[in-house]
Amino acid sequence: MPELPEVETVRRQLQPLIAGRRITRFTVMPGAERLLRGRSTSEINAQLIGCAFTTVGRRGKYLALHLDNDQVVVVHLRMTGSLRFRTSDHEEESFTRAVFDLDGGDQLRFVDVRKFGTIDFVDQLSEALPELGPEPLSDHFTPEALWYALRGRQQPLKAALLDQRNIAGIGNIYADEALFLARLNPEAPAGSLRPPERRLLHATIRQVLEDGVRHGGASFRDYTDVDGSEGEQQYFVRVFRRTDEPCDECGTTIRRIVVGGRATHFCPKCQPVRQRTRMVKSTRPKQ
DNA sequence: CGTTACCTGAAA
DNA sequence: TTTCAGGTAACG
Repeated sequence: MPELPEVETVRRQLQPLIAGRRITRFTVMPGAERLLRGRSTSEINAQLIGCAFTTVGRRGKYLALHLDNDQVVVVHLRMTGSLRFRTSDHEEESFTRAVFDLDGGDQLRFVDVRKFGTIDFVDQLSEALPELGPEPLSDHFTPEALWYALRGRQQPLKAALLDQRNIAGIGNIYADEALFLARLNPEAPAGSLRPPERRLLHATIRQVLEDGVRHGGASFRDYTDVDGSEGEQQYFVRVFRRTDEPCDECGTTIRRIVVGGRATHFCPKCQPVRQRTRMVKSTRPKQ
């Protein structure tokens, strides 16, 4: 569920809440042992107890909770995960899967209906991360960097944006929104973009992600922030889950199709299938 | 490359 | 009852 803006919202909230707080215990609820990936609770507790959280970082959709012994707790929320910061006497949320008890009596809770989320305990952040493309809100993400990720690819644009190896952090909501604002058809081959289209898509990717962060993320279903509140970005989307509603720009009925196995929403008039979809380069240069 | 699996609940 | 879901990894 959570994409870059949702994860960034959690990061910003969590940092001041847990910085300096020591872990007194880590517990995994029955049925959620998968989270530990084969390690035992006692093994993890041996490493964690007495350590304090320092800073909270983010890479793509991954959260990195750094500890003062240089270990890192790496969290991925996948579809339905959320982190809650609560006092220990606060009623336990349904589907709580794991709990960090902190000194002073607060808790950091990992809540996840579908149990897809992951928590890794590593010495180096990189150990827990797969290959990831550039951070779209960083200075490294330029129109040239976008083109480097897309050039030579025959893959539909939508699928290319969702591939975390190309760009880190874009998910289903923001891919649809960025393509709508750039007036690009989600099925157009990624490698067919002309220079002006590349510049525009680069700008709209940044715009939708920044808007998402500014509105505290999008809560269509399960996403909530650290105290359980919803984001506001769902009120500002132009196409995502607006199937059969009129397009804001032209009134045409928004369509839903499946691209790369994911529901995809677009305006057929604003985002037409281009006639010239010839690839800019016929093959992807060997690295 | 597209499809399936991982889980579980909400909505159609 | 069936379909769908802010994600990814594994499959063919």
